[in-house]
Amino acid sequence: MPRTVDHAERRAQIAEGLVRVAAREGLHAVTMRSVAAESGVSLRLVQYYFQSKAELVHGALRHLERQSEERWSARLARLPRPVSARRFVESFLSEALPTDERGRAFHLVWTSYAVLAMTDPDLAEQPFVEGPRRLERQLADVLRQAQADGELAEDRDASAEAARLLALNHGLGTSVLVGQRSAREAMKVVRYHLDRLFETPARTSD
Amino acid sequence: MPRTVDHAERRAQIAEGLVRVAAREGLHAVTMRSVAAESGVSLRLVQYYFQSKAELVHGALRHLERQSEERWSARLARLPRPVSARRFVESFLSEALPTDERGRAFHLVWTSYAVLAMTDPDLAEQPFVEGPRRLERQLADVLRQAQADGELAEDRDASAEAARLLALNHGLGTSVLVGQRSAREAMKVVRYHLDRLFETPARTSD
DNA sequence: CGGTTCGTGATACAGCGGTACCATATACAG
DNA sequence: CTGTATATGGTACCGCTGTATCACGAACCG
Repeated sequence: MPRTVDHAERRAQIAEGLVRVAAREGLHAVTMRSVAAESGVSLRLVQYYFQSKAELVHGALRHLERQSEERWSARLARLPRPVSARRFVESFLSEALPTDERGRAFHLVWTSYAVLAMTDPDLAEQPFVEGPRRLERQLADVLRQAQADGELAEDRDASAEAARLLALNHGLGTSVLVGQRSAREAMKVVRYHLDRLFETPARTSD
Repeated sequence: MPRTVDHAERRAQIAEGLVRVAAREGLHAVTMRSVAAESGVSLRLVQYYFQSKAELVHGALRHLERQSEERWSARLARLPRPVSARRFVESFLSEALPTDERGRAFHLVWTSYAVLAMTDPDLAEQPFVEGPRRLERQLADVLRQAQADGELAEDRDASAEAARLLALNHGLGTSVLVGQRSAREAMKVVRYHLDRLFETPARTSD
C-alpha cells in the first residue's frame, strides 16, 4: 500500500490542524473543510481518517489529552532532585496558563471542549471528568509528599489544596484569554497564592 | 400601533428564550429558529426585534449582564447591617456557583460566551473585560472594608484576594458543570478557602 | 501476474441556517 | 377617511456543511 506516512501520524497531523483552527477562529469554525485546508490535506482524507465529524472532534480531544499527559510526565521526570514542591507546582501552573502561543491554544481549545461537554452527553463522560480528576489526584500526591518533607504545613488538606490550585489556575487562564488581564498579572496572582500556601514553616497558615 | 407588549419586554422575552436554549443544548444550538420556537414567537419576530443574529447574541449577552448587576445590587442592598464580609462573600460566591438550575444556566451560558469572545473580536471588548473587572473591583472594595473593620488581616492584598476568589469560583463552577464534582463539594472548597482567608484575627495568614 | 486492500481525489446531494422579500393588520395623524 | 408607521406572518433563496458516491493509483498476496 502507498503508505507515505503512518496512519497514526496522519491522524495526529489532522488533529493538530483542528487545534490550530479552533485556537485561531474558535471551535465553531471547525469544519471538515477548514480542518482539511489547515492540515494541507483534502476533504476526503479527513473523512477517510475520521469517519464522521463526531469522531474527528473526539479524536482531536484524545490527541490533546495525550499531549497533556506527556507534558506532565516529562516535567515530573526532568525535575532536579530533590524536588521542591513549590517550584514544581509553580512551573506546572505557569505552563497551564496561556503564557505562550502554544499554551494559549491549548487552554482555549480545552475550554471550548469543556463547554461543549456541558451539554453534549457524548463528550462528557471520558476526558472531562476522568482527566482533571486524575490530574487533581496527582497534584494532591505531590502536596502530600511536600507535607512529608516538611515543605508544606501538616494541617493543610492536600485534596482541597489541589482542587483550589487547579480551579484557580483554570479561572485565571480564562480571564487571560478573555483579555481581562495579562498572563503576567495572572502569574502574579498564582505566586501570591503559592506564597500563602507554602508559608514560612514557623506559621501554619495559608 | 398594535403594541400588545412593550418593545423592550419583547426583546427580553426573546433573550430569555435564547438563554434557555443555550443552557439546555449549548450555544451552538442557538439559531434564529430555535430561539423563536423557545420564545413562542415566529422567526420573523426574532428578525424584527434583532436585525441580525449577531445583534441577537449581543443583545442576549447584555440582558444577562444587566441581570447579573441587578442581582449583585439586590444582594448588597438587603444585607443585614452591619455586614459580615465573610457571609456576604460566601453567599455571593454560592450564587455564582451552579447550585440551582438558574445558576447552572447562568454560568453555562456566560462561559459559552466567554469562549466565543476568545476568538470573536466583536464580542471581546464590552462585557468580558469590563464586567468582571468591575465585579473584581467591587469585591476588592468589600474586602478592604473588611480590613478596616478588623475582619480581615491587614497584610492581605485586597485586589489579589478578589482576583483569587473570582478565578477560584469560576474554575470550580466549570468543574461542576462538566460533572467533575458536585456543587456541594465545590462549596466545601470555597468554604475551605474562606476559612483560610478570614482566619482568626490573631494569626495573619491565609 | 491478477486481485484485493489501502490511500487519495473529485464531486454530488440533502438539510439547515441566516437573511430577504412580500403581504397584512392595527393604530394613530391629518 | 386616508395614509403612514409599527408589528406580525409566511416563505423563498442561497450558501455552507456533513456525508455519500464514483473513480483511480499503488502496493502487497497468492
